[in-house]
Amino acid sequence: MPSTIVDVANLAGVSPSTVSHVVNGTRFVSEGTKERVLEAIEATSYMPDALARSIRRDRSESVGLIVSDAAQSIFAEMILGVEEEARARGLVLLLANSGADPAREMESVRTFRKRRVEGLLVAEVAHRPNEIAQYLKSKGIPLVLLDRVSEPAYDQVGVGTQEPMRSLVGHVLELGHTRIALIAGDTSIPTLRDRAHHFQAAMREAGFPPEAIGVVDSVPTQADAANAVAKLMSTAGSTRPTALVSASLNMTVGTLTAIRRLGLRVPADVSVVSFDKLPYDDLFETSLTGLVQPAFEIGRQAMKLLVRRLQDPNADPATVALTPRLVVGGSSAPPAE
Amino acid sequence: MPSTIVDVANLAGVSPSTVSHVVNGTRFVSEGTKERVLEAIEATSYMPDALARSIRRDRSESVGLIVSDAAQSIFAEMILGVEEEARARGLVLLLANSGADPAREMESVRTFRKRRVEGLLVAEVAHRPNEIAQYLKSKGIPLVLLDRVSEPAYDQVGVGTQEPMRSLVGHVLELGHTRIALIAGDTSIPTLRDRAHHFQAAMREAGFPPEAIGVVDSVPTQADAANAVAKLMSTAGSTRPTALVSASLNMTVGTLTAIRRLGLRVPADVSVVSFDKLPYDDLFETSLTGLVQPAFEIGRQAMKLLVRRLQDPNADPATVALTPRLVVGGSSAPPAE
DNA sequence: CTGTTAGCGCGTTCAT
DNA sequence: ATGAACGCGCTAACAG
Repeated sequence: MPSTIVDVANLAGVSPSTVSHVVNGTRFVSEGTKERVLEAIEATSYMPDALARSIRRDRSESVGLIVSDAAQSIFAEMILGVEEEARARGLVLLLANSGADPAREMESVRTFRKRRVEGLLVAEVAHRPNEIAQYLKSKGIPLVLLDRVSEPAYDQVGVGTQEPMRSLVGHVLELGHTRIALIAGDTSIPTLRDRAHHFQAAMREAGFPPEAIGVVDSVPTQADAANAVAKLMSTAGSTRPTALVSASLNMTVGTLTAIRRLGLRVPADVSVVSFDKLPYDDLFETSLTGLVQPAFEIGRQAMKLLVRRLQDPNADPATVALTPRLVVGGSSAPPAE
Repeated sequence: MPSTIVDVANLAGVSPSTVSHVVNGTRFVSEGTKERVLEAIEATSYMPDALARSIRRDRSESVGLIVSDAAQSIFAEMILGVEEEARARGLVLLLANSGADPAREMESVRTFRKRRVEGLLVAEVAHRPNEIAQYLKSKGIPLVLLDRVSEPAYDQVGVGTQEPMRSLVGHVLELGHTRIALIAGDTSIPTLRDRAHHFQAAMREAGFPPEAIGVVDSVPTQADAANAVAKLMSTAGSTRPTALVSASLNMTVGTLTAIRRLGLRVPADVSVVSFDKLPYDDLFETSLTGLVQPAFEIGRQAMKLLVRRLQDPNADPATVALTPRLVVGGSSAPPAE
């Protein structure tokens, strides 16, 4: 039912190729015929079929984005950044949510490939990119990692770790805390391993002996983190931390949940600072001290990186490390004692 | 570089049509040749080109989703619901963010049409659907509205208004409040008009005379709401509300912002209840009393509605009104006096 | 300055 | 039980 380029050509009394050239401005067409063509386009409300065009030009003008959890605010903002930049480049965005399931992720990769996406952006917390990366490389489809800075062999965009973690720890130290623990999550995940590493480094720089640096590892979920924090905060007074540093949004949620359940107060009983701020936390009396991720910008930059690679497939892999911003809220204060 | 159906056919020593039939199971192929074809597919790592297939079958197996702000948690969850259901149906999801800009929205509609999406889902706060709806109807492309129940002529999914608002107001009344104001937002928006309407109805039912029912209208943005609330709460003691009902997430943000700035305390100085809960608010000491939207389910149901319409284009328009859940938090308490 | 022709990769009659 | 041939809608040589 939609009108085709032939309909327009017939109506205008010209050949399809002329219509094509008018539409795409790809060769000179005399004013007279051009006008007749444009009228015919108007009359038939013709619109080029992007699929047919893609197949003919061998350019789909689409990119795929795979995230592990589109509902998490940080990913949601990244999606926004990707979308905006994609739109600006005239690229259509295909979205898939993997739920952090490698099988679903791979399935989406294949689906996207079938649709001939020109490139892929992947924001996946869990595993290393090798599996899909090799597949894509073998097919010649560019890949950009989001929320990552730990894989120098790939194009990737994320936030730096060292400086931000140093400023976060520095803030806690300046308040006078000496018993500080990191709720690290699962350090088999590269991003979290990095954060734990630089937490320890920052603590050592401040003169803490290694054995005095508390790191709660192997707590992949919010519930695990909550349990661990509950245990940690139930210990006797002299070993109980006075400040908790949480390494990710999930860890922050788990940490705060445990603290609420224990009936402890922030920051009176314990200070909490976070590598990832919660959305809207500053509306509450005890707003969070933590780092605000430039998530939108991560998305934008990643899309830019992808465009760059599409234009120059042989460019060296680039890592863009953005800087999160430390916001001091009410959740951190000097220790009580 | 990707291998085509012809490559496979040559390698297997059969015709392209046989390969096609093997791939699609669309007619009988003898065991022997079928096996050879499958081997050839494996060997050449052949994958059907979804674009070529779409153009040939006249079915793109894709749908478009347009939201006004993908970063807002409620929309983010809807996206998730849509994606999950789309994936389950083998449909690919094209996403666009309109930023509540009708021009951008229309542009996305056209882009999606060019890509031959089979249907469109639109979650747009601002205006009525007529403009794009007529366009799509004329093109025979199904449309489903998300986060709406106010347009019975369309397929739409959202939350009901009457019962939820009644329970919200009921909760405030039970606490003993008598000076209650609704922060309505912009009631030229159908959804918000509905909410204001049922707020007033619930108040009247409770015996309040119309002139005693406070509704703050014409405050489209968070900042507007904050200003209005600031003004409202600065009035003398006997007219100042003891409870605020906010009609949307934006209004809640504005309301809480103003309250913080004024140095007032929730719920000691004023109770706040919200039609939309904030994400993660229950991690804080003063968690919010309000309605939790089943946003994921809205997305899923909307996608199901779209599939239904694709199968039966002449079905009557359906409205699915889901029920939000009232969660009582610490932001509401009996009035102080 | 414009038209004719030949595919892009695939699904699908129509034959045999 | 399989193949040959055509066309989906479009762009890009290659004429002229």
